[in-house]
Amino acid sequence: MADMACWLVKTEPDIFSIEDFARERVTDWTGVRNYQARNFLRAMKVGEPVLVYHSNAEPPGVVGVARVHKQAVPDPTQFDRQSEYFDSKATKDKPRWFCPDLEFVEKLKRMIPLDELRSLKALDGFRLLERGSRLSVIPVLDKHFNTILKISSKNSR
DNA sequence: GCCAACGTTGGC
DNA sequence: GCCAACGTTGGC
Repeated sequence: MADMACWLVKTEPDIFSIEDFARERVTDWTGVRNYQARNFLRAMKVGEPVLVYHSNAEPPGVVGVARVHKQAVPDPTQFDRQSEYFDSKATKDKPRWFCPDLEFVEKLKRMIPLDELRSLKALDGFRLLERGSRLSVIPVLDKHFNTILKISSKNSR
């Protein structure tokens, strides 16, 4: 299909791990509160593949694959006073934050830790690896996506 | 727990 | 619109 994009989303395993994701199968990716990341969430189209990354983990790294299940809609947590993601400046008419539904696809046979990602020449230019990269949602080039899938199917580095 | 690298907020 | 102060992310 033309102009299919690939993505990577970060999640903290203490909060929502790939195992949690595998149990839930489909989850709305709520709580992203960064405008650039939000714009990426809104650009996600149904069917596009998504790498799942564990941040704040030991070790951090890519752990699985998901797929966009539903186009982004206004993130309900921005309207929920009880939620830590409540945003008093957001209104139903003018929502600020959006979340797509993501569907679990698979857990990688072998998680690819960050230090290994950094060691791969084939991942030159991968945004995740750039200095100071903090975005929790980033686009991934096809070739980078495929490189990661390929090495994860091997037993070791 | 530290801190670099960002992003956001708000006074002016 | 500038920018200092503050908050957050996330690797280490």
